[in-house]
Amino acid sequence: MARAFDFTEPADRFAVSLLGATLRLDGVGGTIVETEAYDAEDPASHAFRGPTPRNGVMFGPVGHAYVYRSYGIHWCLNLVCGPQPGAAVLIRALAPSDGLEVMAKRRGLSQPRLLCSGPGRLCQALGITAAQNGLSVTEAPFELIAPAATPDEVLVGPRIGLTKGVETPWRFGLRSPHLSKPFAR
DNA sequence: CTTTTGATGCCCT
DNA sequence: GGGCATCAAAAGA
Repeated sequence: MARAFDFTEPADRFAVSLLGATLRLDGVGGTIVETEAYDAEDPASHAFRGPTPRNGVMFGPVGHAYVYRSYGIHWCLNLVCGPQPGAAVLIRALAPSDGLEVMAKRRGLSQPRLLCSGPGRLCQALGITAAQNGLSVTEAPFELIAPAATPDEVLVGPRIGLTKGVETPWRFGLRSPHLSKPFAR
């Protein structure tokens, strides 16, 4: 029996603890293979400038989902965490395992490798929209299951697609074909 | 293989 | 009005 997550851990450590965990929405999902950490001190974070209507969930209870729209067309899923308000972990990629057909249909693609390898992709595959914003990730329709064992290899690197705080190496991943982008090492 | 580009919505200044 | 934690197709070399 996997022990519960400690959502009050700092974002970077929480991001690592999520690797290998299973995430599902309505029974559709897979294993988390890539995450990125953000906190209120981080110029790249939505929380950096304080609470707003858009990012309010990040300052709310820990263990809830913060969903926002990116580039007008994609959704991104974050899990609120940290000892202080304003921290969250962006889920960047899953290794899809449950509900493959549903995901393929929703994505309109057949390449399994592309089903969930990216923040916008996995949200489309799982059907995550603003309707899930603020929901607890540990209650239905979400399922969050801790990894059976600690991953033996954790990859670390700079975060992707940011214009600020690029030098902070807060991207974490497992060695997997489902990463949104390979790690340098 | 690499680079380019369009689609699109919302928050912040 | 600018800028953005994106994606995937298309075009060039």
